[in-house]
Amino acid sequence: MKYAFSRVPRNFYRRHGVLLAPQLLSLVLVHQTPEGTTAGLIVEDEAYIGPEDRACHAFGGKITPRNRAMYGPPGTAYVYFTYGMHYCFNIVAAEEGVPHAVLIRALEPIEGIELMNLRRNNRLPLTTGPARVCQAMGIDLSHNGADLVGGDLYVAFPPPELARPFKVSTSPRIGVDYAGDARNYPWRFFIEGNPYVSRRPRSD
DNA sequence: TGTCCGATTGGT
DNA sequence: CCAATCGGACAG
Repeated sequence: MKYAFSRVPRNFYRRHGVLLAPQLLSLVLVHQTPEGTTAGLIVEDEAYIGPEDRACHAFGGKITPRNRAMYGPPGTAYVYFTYGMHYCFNIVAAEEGVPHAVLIRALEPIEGIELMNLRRNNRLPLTTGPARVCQAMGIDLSHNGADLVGGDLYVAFPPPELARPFKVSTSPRIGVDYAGDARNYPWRFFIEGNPYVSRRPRSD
């Protein structure tokens, strides 16, 4: 399927990360590469708020070589490498200099599914989980600091033929049990009932 | 320079 | 439940 995507403008990202995260749901992440275009609806994400959030790489306003991109202008990509083998992709929110970001955790594929399967080596699930999203979409460290408002990797409004009603649910974020009180903040957002949303219960 | 560990995933 | 796998953060 070939869609006419219209790119989200910079001002869309210029707000508090916890407000931006739910607003990104049902929008489209697009990546155009020489191998082809891949795209998917954002169905799950998480907000990370540097100054006040123990789970955030920029907690307390900390700046390191790795997290520097979080301090960039709204609409910047923050990509980091973790566990010695995985990439995670974030969208920088808020004003430049304020380290807010939204981690993209799951997509519903809508274009380039064959290419995604190729990149994923036909493993399933295809685009559920932040590292799987990066692999399927061809996102790696070369995209760290990239401008989503002017490059091959960007967010677009959903094409009209894909518009559907949806409900937003929240939960604590995944994999941040080390973060003290922040582990309980309800800053994970997802489209209720969408089959591409990850399920990972926390016993507690 | 040395140690510790992770915003995960995939296989047991 | 646990191993894989290694760059980054931080202490010394």
